[in-house]
Order: sequence, then C-alpha cells, then structure tokens
Amino acid sequence: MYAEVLIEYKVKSLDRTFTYIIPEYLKNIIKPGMKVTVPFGLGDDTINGFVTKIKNDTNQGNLKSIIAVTDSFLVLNKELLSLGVFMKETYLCTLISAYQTMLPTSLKIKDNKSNYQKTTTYLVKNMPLDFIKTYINEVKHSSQKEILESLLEEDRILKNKYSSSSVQTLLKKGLIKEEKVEIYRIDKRSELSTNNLVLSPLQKEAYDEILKDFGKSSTFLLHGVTGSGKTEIYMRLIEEVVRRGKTAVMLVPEITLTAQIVDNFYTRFGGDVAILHSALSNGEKYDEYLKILRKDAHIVVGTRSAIFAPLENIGIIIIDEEQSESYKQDSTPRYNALDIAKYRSAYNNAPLVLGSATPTYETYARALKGVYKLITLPKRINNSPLPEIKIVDMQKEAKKRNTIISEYLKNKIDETLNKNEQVILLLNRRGYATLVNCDACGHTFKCPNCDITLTYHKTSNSLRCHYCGYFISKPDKCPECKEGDIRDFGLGTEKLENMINDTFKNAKVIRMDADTTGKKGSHERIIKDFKKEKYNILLGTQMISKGLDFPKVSLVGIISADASLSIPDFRSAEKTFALLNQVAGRAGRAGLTSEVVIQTYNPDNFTLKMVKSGTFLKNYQYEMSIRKALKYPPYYYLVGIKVCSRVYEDASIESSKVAAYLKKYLSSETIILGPTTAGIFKMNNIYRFQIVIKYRFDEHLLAVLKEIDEMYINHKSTYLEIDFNPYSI
DNA sequence: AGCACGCCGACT
DNA sequence: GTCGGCGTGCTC
Repeated sequence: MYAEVLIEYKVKSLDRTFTYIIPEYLKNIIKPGMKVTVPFGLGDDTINGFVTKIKNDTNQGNLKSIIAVTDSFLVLNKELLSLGVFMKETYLCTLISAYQTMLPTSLKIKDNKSNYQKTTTYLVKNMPLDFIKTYINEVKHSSQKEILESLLEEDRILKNKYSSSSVQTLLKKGLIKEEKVEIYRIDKRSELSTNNLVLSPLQKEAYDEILKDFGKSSTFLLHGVTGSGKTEIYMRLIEEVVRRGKTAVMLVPEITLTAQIVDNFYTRFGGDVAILHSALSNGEKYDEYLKILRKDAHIVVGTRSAIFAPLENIGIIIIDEEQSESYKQDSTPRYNALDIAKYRSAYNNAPLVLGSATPTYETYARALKGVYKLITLPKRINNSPLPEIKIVDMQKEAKKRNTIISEYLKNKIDETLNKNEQVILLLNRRGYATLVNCDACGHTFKCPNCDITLTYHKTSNSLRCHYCGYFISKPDKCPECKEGDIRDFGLGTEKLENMINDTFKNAKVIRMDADTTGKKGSHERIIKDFKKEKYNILLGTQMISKGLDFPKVSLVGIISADASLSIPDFRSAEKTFALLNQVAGRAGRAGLTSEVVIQTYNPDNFTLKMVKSGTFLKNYQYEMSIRKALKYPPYYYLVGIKVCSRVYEDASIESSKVAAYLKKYLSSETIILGPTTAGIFKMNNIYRFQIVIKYRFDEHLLAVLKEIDEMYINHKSTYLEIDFNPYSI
C-alpha cells in the first residue's frame, strides 16, 4: 500500500503530493488526513506531512517509506481535506498553507517534541487496604499519616495538595503510586444554569423561519437593529440543533465580543462549548481542539479561524456581525470566513445565518435579490427606545476654540456623570498625536521602513510606526536643523484621555485601544471594570464599538466622525455608517433615556444624516447608485494584486509587465487599473505596486491569474500577493 | 525549504 | 593546482 503525502514546506514549487510506501505495521493505522513523518530530500532529513490519499498501486519506483504517524488521531477529516482543495483553487494559495491555517499551532508544529497534553497527578493506593491500615499506626510523621488516611476514604487524591517530601517517601516505599489524568485547561462543565428567557414574538418568528430550513443549506441574513436580541435567537437555534443530534459553529468578530458572549454560552451549554480565538494560549487551543475532535464539545464559538473547527455533522453555522472586516484574513491564504462557511453549509446541508445591524452591501444586495433569505428585526427587545442622535458642527465650535470637545458634548458629559450614568467616547485613532514636526524647519518624522509618518506616544515618549512597530524616543531638538522644538498636531486616544482627565476632574476614565490591551486578559479586565462601574468614562478606538452590553451607558460621544469618513476607500461611507451605528447602539440598552453626540466638520454629510435618522436602507440605496456608476462591488468583483520587491525598480517594472499581461489575456469587459503605488507604498522596506481588476464575468480570470502567479514562483526579487474580494483597496 | 552538483575567481 | 562563491535543479 502507498500513501500520497503533502509535505510541510510552504513553497509553491513543492505544493504537490509525494508517494511513500506504507510499512506493514502502519497499514491498519494510516488514514487520509493523518499527520506522518517521512524522509525527504537528499540528506537524512525528515519532515512532517499530511496523508491525502491511500492507494494500492503506483507506477513510480524507488520509493521511500513512511517513518511514523505523528499524531495518533485524525487531524483533518474528509470535509477539511476537500475544503483545502477548494481554498487552493479559490484563493490560489498552496494546499499546505490551507491545511496549516485550519489547525492550531500545536498541531502544525515542525518539531513535534513539545507535549501539549496537560495532566493532573493523583495519588492512589498501591497496597491492599488492610496493609495500609496497619501501616498507618507505625508512621510517625503526621503528614504521611494524613495522606494515607485520606486514601482510606477516597480512591484518589490530588498530589499537589500534600507535602512533596512525604509523597516521595511513600512512593519510594511502594505504598502509593501516581496516576496521571488528562485534563482540559478550560473546564466549564459545572457552569450550567437553566434559562427562562422568553423570546419576543419577532424573535420567535425569526427562530421558526430559520429552523424550518434545518437540514438545508440556505443562507439567511438576520438584519436586526442593535439590541434587537439576535444573540438569544442564535443560542436558541444552537440549543435546538444540538438537541437534534447535530453540532453548531458560531463566529464572532473579536475577543472583545467573545468575552461576554462566551460567558453566556457557558451558562447555557456548560462544557459542551469549545472556544477558539487568538488570545488563547497554544495549550488552551490544543485542548479546545481536542474537545471538538473527541466530540466532547458540540458547540464551537470563536473568531475567524474557528470556521475550520473539526466538527462533524454540522447543523447550523452562525456568523455574527457579518460585516466585520475581521472575517477576512489579510495574510495568505487570504480567505474570507463567509466563503468557508458557505462551503461547509453546503457540505453539511446546514443553514448559514449571517447576523448584522449593518450588513455589507454585497450581503444586503443578495438578500434583496432573494439569494439569501432576509429576516428583519426592526425593534429593540422590550421596546427600549433607540438613542437620540445629535450632530454637532465643529466648524462653529472651532470659532469658540473648542476643537476637540464641543460645548454641547461637554455639558452632556457633565449631566450624565451627575446622574451617575456612564459615558463612552469613540476616537478612531490611537497614540497621542498623529503628526509631529519641527517648529523651525518643518521636518516631519517618517518611518525608515515604511512610507508613513510616525505617531507620537506620550506615555512612552516615543515616535512609533503603526505598521512595522519601528520606534524611536522623541528627541528634544529637531535632528535636522538642531534648533527647532518638536511640536505635535492632531488628536489620538492618549491625548484625549489627558484632556478628559483635565476637564472632568472627578470622573474616572479608562482608555481601551491597541496600546492598553497588549497583555493577555487586559481586554476583559477593562470591560469588566467598566461594567462594574469602577469607571465613569470609557474612551477608545473602534475596539469599544462591538457588541458590548453596558446597561448604565446613556451617552456616547463620537469625537471625530470625519476621521472615518475621510479614509480614501470606496467603502468608507458604508464602514462609517456601520461603525457609528454600532457605537450608537451601545447607548440605552437597558431602557435609560440615552443620547449619541456626533462631532463633525461636515454636518451636511449624507451618511451622517442617515446615521442620525437610523435609516440603513436609504444610505444603502444612495451608496449603491455610486457603486454602480463607479463599477464597484457589489456590481463588480474586485481582485487586488500587489507586486512587491525590496528593489524599487523591480517592483515598478514587474508590475507593468503584470498589468500588460492581464490586459492581453483577460476579457475586454474586464477593467484593469494600475499599476499604481499601493496605499502604503513602502512597508517593512518592501516596495509595493498595486493593480486592481474589476470584473463581472470573466471565464479566464482564474486561469490567467494562476499563470501569472506561477511566473513569479521562482522570481529572484519580486513576489505577488493576490487578494480576491479585498475589503479595502 | 534545504541540499548537492557545477562551473568560474583568489588563495595556501 | 584547490577552496569556495551561489546559480540551477531536484526532492517520492
């Protein structure tokens, strides 16, 4: 018998299988999807790989044998094996990188020496009961006595509860022995509690409609305003699907969200839930993964990569906040969890539910066309009113010298604090100041590796690049003219925090952004503390906008709506609407009268007006007319190609060649833009040129891109990044 | 990716 | 004459 093995090197030139002989003793063990160790190459190197196929014959001679099975369990099931092939064809990635992204680090490691299994050691009797009873009387040390006496009452006791020297003595004498039991690091089997929430008529209707398609691979869009109780519908659906003997996956955008949702899941489903997200340690991920493989857990909640959970017999897939950019991976393989979800929904005949208050326009267009089934929840549960939204014209405020916080917002904050309620402030820019320059010669600070200006961080007194992490400490005098002082302009969360502290002396303020949430668990801590009302004001970047439920928040301030609107991206209006709508939704969830204040220099902006009136549909229609005219999604599909090189000339020349090739071989209906320099032209010392393809139907597209991709496999200096349906260009 | 083979420059 | 530069090609 022979096995086709896909080896672990992530190189396009090696992305094919090699045939190996299966040794006699492994014949009944090896199955497709298992990880094996094989000899590879000229030396006596060995490498890990996945068995993709087993066959009885081969026409190839001179074959080597499989050395060993690396992991005794099936790492990739049949579905995941075929999903990898789908990814390779859809995203033009290597098959091996597709499989690698499906697995937690612990299962894709190169050296498989590390043991991720966690055990607890127990002590058990190693002698007959009577013998131990008589022995106890002879023992002089009280701690040894204690151990033996406990063992008379219980079959096994925890080793680490007792003095280690006494344990050692008893072990040596052979009276007791150790017993290692494998444990899960996260164990929530005891958290179960019953739920007696009643679904509102609207929730029940949505629930029934989705459940009607149980066993079918339909896609639903659950379009519900913030606070309309989507989560409860998800949980009910999952409960029912599991009751019917199937499994369920639910994706959430980021850990911020998971913290609260996961708690809810634990109390509802206890240990039947496995969670998968990037903030878990490798060991925790390993455990959670094993829980799923062993079918100890039937429900998976997690971020993007959780869509690859090795569940079998999936009964429902739910993607909450489906518009979130976090579902798109921005490194190879550049997959979109929504595509993967559709594949798995079809494979398992399971409904896919996309939930959002502000779906992407692609999704919404499909729902309006009837490709997806549209379910709308227009009202909040228990009819809490949506917050009042007020737009403040900052141009008028600037005349009053209020460039950061308007008089209106300041008064509102005071009022809210006086009522003992909480405030959320959104500023979508981290750091202290966005621009630093010299007041004498005007010198600005740029990152030497990337083509962007550095951001000033006051706490660490440093200038930092938000792309590559480069930083220098802030010089006192300008390094160019050696005379001028360094001044800062613009506003980041750090400066805002200082200002708020100065203005509202009695308020306790907490900041949440990428800089304050670096450490594991700091995220959860900030959220918990704010919820417990240890703080009055929470300020931060978009991190604070997602799904969080703070009953005491009655005021939300958006410091600068323009920051988001002015991003040069065809989706900026769509994204701004989603972001502002979401933050606004944090207010008044528990029925408090609440208000949202949006500060802007463009009070007449259409999108902002739509946010104010809460009309998603109108903003959608308005934006769609623009998208149609400019040939953007959802009317056209996009492919972004980046041509990258450390050598500027190569990137420039090769990108022109690529564009010329595309123009020659793609349909004349297809639009090819560029090459132009990419948004961030130089990043980590790599020059990047960009080509954008806009197309509707182009039967040759995939084949042509494949050809181009292959042309650059062995190029000495230049490589390509091909991104299908990018979220931003 | 990693390693060997191979064909041209500056060294004991 | 040989040591070694990294270009090219192959790996079941």
